[in-house]
Amino acid sequence: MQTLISILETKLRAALNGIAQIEPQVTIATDARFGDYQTNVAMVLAKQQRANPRQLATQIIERLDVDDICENPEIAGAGFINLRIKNDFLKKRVADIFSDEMLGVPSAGRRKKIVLDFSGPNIAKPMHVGHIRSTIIGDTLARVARFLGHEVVTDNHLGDWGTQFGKVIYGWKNWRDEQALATHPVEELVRLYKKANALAEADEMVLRACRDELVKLQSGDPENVAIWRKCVELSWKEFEQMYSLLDVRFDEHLGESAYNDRLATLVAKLEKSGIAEESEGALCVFFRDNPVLADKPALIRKSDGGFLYATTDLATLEYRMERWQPDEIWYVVGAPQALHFDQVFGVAQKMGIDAKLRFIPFGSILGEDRKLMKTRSGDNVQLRDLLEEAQQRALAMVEQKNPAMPDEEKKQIAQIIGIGAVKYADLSQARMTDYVFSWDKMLSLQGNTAPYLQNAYVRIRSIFRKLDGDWKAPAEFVLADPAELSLAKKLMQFGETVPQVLDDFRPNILANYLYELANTFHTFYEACPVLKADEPVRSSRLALCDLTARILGLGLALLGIRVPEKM
RNA sequence: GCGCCCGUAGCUCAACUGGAUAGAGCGUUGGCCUCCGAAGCCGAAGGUUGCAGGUUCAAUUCCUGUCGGGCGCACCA
Repeated sequence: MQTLISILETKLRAALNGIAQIEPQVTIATDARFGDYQTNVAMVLAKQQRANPRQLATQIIERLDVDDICENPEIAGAGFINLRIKNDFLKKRVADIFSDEMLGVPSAGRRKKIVLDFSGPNIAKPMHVGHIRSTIIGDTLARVARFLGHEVVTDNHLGDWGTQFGKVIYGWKNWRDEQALATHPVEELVRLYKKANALAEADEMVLRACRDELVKLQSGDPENVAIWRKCVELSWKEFEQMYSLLDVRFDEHLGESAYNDRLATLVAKLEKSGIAEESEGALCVFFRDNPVLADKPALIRKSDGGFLYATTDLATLEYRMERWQPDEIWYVVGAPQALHFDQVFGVAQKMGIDAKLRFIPFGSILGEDRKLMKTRSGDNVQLRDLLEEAQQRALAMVEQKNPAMPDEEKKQIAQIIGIGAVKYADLSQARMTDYVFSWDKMLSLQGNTAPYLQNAYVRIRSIFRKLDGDWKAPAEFVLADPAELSLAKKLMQFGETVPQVLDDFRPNILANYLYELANTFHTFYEACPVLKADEPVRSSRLALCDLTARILGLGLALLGIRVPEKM
């Protein structure tokens, strides 16, 4: 289904045909006084042609054929063209959206194949706050892209290969507790690592032993490889619990180790083709034509022959191109990695990789003290603990409101609210800004929060529970009350909002829209009785309620957030 | 030293990528439940968008400088 904005833009394009070559842009009006939609194309054009904008606007309006959609377009201010939607058109439009599977969201014009790299926790280490944003934002982008019709491969690039495994294996061989490994594998692996690390700092012999274990692992010693495999398997199993709780799924989870046997050949190829050159004993790729990166070469082989972070990422990239031939690859990784990705993408360009590579950075999560969020003891806050607390706090809310509800139902609802609150707090924030983590804020029923949106949904569902028997969608919507009108207009904007999320990877656009929708609905709900209204208003209002609930549900689903029927 | 990101109401955040009188929530404050969930709604107060220039019909948005904060910058990932 085409959005109204794109319909209007098409009409404008036709009106401009012969006047000028310009791509007209229509936006939702900033203020109801200026109508519903507006375009500043006359002003942009005036700039180009050094002409009078209001005169141009007049000229455009004369040729603009929107009689079936809008009242007479008005020229205002410096040369804005304001469009007011006709009531009849709005009724028809809402009816169309009501019966549209995608609720007014247009499918992507060109379907792309996208590899989406996000989450990327480290094996043998717990997932912590640092993984939240990547996981949640990445998952949302995958959901939105798929919904729009793109083909998405989600790939969890696990940190499963590194020097820490020397110590983990040493600890495994000496002190592992099988029972702990069965119940809390990652915790046990961390214990083994920490113990080995502490001992190695004090005892040269232990340090050497750990290094030996690492060398053996790297050279393919069967016993150590088997232990490492077990570590990966156990950690992944525990990660999967987290992902299941978060409702996040991956098509692939190829860790760094998956590319080990490609590193040497890749590096040899880069060296042979002259892309890489030796410098100070290491093999590097220089970017001499790029002023910013001129003194920041990408290192792909250490002077001792070992490979690096960038090497693995390049091998991964090469593999992804071979296996999936994607149009684009998206990396949802924290902002501090910007330089690294500049370098990797720079090398990729030299290698002739033609997929569009997008680095999607995000800001940090801060504690109440405005510093990186940590526990009191200075450790990273573990994801498991954080999600547990979210559910506990949500459970207390549910309990307070619905003391008589069965415990099992309370728990289910608390999970939906708690997890939803954590996700929404993240997604409703502009991607790049650091944000302060606050339980009270994210679980509040007031303001731009998941519980507020979920509550709007629940209130609507409550109406339908009260309804005896069936109801039928009206032949025609009745849009008379100002609250009905503004709700209908807001519902219409869903289809315009969802695709924007991918314009610059901004889930918060969708979050903000849903908040406005819930708000608009509440206003409608206060002003317009539904069940007590007479026909045909009653069916029309029921349909507005139903459509609102479906859009809230779908919108939240695109954010990876579920909705309860009661709360 | 260089680079990237960020400075918006007392606090936490928006602002549809250059548009009209910069918007929400919390907090402060005044109203609204014999009525579908008041976990809600309506209103008031609160701003030199860090600062100084520049570009233009129009700047929170772009450019330059500057101050403040965060994070990166050759063999960790």
